[in-house]
Amino acid sequence: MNALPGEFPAPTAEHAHTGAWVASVLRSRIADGQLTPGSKLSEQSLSASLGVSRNTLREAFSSLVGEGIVTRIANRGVFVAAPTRDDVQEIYRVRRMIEPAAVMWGEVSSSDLDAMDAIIAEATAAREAGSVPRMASANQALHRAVIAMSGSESLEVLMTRVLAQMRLVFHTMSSAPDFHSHYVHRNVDLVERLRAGQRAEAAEGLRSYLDAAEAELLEHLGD
Amino acid sequence: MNALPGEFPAPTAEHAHTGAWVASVLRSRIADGQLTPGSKLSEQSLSASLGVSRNTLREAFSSLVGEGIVTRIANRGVFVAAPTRDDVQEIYRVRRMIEPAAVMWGEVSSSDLDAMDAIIAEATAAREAGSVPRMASANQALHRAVIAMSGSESLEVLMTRVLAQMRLVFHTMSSAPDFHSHYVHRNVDLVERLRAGQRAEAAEGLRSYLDAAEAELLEHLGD
DNA sequence: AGACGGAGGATTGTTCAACAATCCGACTCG
DNA sequence: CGAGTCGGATTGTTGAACAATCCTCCGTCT
Repeated sequence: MNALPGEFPAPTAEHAHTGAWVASVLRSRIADGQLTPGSKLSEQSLSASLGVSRNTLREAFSSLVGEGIVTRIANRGVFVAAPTRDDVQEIYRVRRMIEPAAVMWGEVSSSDLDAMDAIIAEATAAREAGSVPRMASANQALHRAVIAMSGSESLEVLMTRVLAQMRLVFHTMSSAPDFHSHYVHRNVDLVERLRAGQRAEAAEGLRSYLDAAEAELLEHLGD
Repeated sequence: MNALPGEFPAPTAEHAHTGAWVASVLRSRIADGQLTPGSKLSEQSLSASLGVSRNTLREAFSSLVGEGIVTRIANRGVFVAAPTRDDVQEIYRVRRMIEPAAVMWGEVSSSDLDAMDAIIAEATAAREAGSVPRMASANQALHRAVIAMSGSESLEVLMTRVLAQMRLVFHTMSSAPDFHSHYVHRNVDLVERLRAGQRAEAAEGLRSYLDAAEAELLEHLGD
């Protein structure tokens, strides 16, 4: 949308609701790391810089708190969420439930599988190009596609929320080491098994991947 | 308008955040049917009757919209959500994923199973007493307990959200026929299989129960 | 020197009053 | 009987104001 740094769509145009627009601006600023975990969102400076009133900004804050990407501390303000160890474990608890469930009981259409193949192609290309961000993005796209097989809008929303928190986790790590390259083949396996109709095996493989990824991630940010 | 004899904790006492308190008041009024699906939540009358400002009420509205139990129509106001046929199907899509997942891959502690037995005892007692509300409540408690086996806070929150929408569905039906009595035995089967460690069978049985319940519910509110 | 404590200022939480934009209902007119 | 229109009511948003709370800094005391 607004890849340009410093300029957002319009300061005072007509948007669905101003509050929702403010929330979306903050959401993308957090997603791409302009606002780093733990940093404070001052009501005064933000309302001034976005050109909205404090009340409207506050309404946007409510949404973001509900999405879990921002934390409110009473009488102290709101801060970009800085996921703890427990938060990471909770993220993987959720993923270990809903992703294998979608694999086991979702609708596996061949067009979905083709889309997944395309994502994997992008992932391998990204690996050979040595681009960590592209690999991370492709990985998120693949797991989002897995959830999409469930056919449930709500679960997609939940997954979006979870993946947003995952991005926060990566942003908390000073260095972003190569976390994804050695998992590409597991995604290949996953899609192969799905295409072969081996749902149970696919689900088990997915669960063991999530276990391994969680363990490595926890070790990496081991306090 | 304001002649309602409602007694809530305190109009102007110390609560975490006033907005959160307002949201909780509205939440319970909707849950127990004081506010019926489709009815409008006027900013003016509600802010007056609750003794909060319109801005604070608005903040509460934001939360409730995020929880899906209230719908906002631009320039028209917010209304108690009136779940459609599609919404019901979405509810069951979610449940058909996360409940069997918790059964398949959750932690089955014997204390959890004992708690489930107690819930089933309450359900059978309610059936013999002919109390539909008690049966409905026990049923919700049991399925909430199933999700609790996942160990995931987020999934419990999602389940709470889903069950709140289920209550809205029941409130939309003029007559609340006996929907639960003939499903009690399936809950008994579920717990028995769980206790026997037959997870796959338990999950399949749960899925077929959810299919049947959805079908019956859809037929009952067939427009 | 270091710990304690207390102004003072800054920030949040909440309210109020105001205004533009929009919607709804009733009324008029053809 | 239908269509256009006008006025009132409601929502969306703003700005200012105030109490309550927190943070910072500075002076004091041991």
